[in-house]
Amino acid sequence: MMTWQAVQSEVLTRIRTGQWPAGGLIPTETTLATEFGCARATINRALTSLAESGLLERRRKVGTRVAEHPPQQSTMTKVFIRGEIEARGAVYGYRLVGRGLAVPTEQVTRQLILDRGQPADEAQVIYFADDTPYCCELSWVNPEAAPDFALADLTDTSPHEWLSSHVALNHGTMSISATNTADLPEFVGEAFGVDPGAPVLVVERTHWANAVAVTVARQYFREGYALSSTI
Amino acid sequence: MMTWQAVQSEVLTRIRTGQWPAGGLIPTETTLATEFGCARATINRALTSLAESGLLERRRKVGTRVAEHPPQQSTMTKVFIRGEIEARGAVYGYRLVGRGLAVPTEQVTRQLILDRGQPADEAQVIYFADDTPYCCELSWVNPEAAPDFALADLTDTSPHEWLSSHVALNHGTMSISATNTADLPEFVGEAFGVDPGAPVLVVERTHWANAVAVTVARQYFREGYALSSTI
DNA sequence: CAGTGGTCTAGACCACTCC
DNA sequence: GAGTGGTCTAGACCACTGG
Repeated sequence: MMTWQAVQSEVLTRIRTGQWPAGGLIPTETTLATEFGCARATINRALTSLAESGLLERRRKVGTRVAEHPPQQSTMTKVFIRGEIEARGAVYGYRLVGRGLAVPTEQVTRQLILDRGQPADEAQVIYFADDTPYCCELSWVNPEAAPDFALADLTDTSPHEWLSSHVALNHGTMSISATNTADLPEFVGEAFGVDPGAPVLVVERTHWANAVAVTVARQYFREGYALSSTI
Repeated sequence: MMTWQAVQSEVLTRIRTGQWPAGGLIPTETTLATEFGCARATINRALTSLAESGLLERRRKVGTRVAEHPPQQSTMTKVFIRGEIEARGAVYGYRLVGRGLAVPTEQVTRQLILDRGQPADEAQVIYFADDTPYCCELSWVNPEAAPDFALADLTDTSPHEWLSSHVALNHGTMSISATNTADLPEFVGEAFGVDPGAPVLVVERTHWANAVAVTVARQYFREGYALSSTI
């Protein structure tokens, strides 16, 4: 009997060897089912899975094509900072260094879709690995999207942890850039120590709950830190 | 009739509303099939797909559990630099500024799994957006994995473009960090102009063809550049 | 209209793992 | 041993789309 994984593996081989060239049509499900001596559903299971990963393109009536340019996609399994620190074998530490209601920058106002001049909840926290500042985070929360946030106890729970258990954040964007110590919020510079030329990695995340922008968080990592992912 | 997408949607609703709490077991496939009035295979299709995305954890004999910490995963659809530049409406430019055979750094030697002191093909290129240097790239290629690379015409084709059409690169890793102008290879500093404190974003990619490490490429982006992705 | 993939079904057997 | 998910099958009908 042919399992769908075996079918998939054989298909991959034919693509790699060039027997089924990129851009070309491959045989129909029915044909392959006959050839491999299995049910069409089994072929379908194998091909659907490859199509989901982008290696094949399938269209009714047309057939299944080997993708010309399979998507170059990298996935970053970004766990919580806490997990990241503990995965390094370090002791996780966390401190809330400031919070309040403030009018955010114009950029954040746009990102949270607030009215001009409308205040948002702000929190400044530091994550430690073995008592050394590992990451500084400045986050803003849309008060209309999460009215209880202002009352949240953040002394032991990070803003993101609180939010993810109180609001169904279901999508978002992330942006990674480099800056240097001179351009940081004050509490970040203090935590990392004064060295005005040192490069800092900035990860900015915006999280949404359906059609509502809930939070923008900027995380700062000192020189030497690297975000990694697989391709 | 209940489609598997409808089942999936209903399952998601029950998770979001807390009817099926995180960490808890949900009913068995057979039970759900009866409740929803459809075949078990349909339930299986819906749940398998959710399990693949990490929202459910399934184990034989035990059952299906709502994941306590669904993976926070972001995907970066990293197209070729060329597409990235053109997507901004700029004119793509490319220049090969150097190449040769050289013994790489110890780190790269390890990444390409070379012997100590074994030379690798090296190429230095610059990508331009409207005649402004947009990205500098330093790449090394394992000469055993791609022996023809040394003969490749790179005057119009970037190393990565050449490789991806001559070698079946099928997985890899990526690492993003920040550095400053002081720590760059010489040609990068020249291209970006002298400003020793300016932060630079470094993206390092390693690409493999099956079990063979083929290439390591470091891309440098000047201050202001941001990599973005969706969560 | 006809050919292709997309999906549902009912039933069957297997694979794993807890008790 | 028994309960759960994992998979295969044969058949059916539907949905989309090119000629």
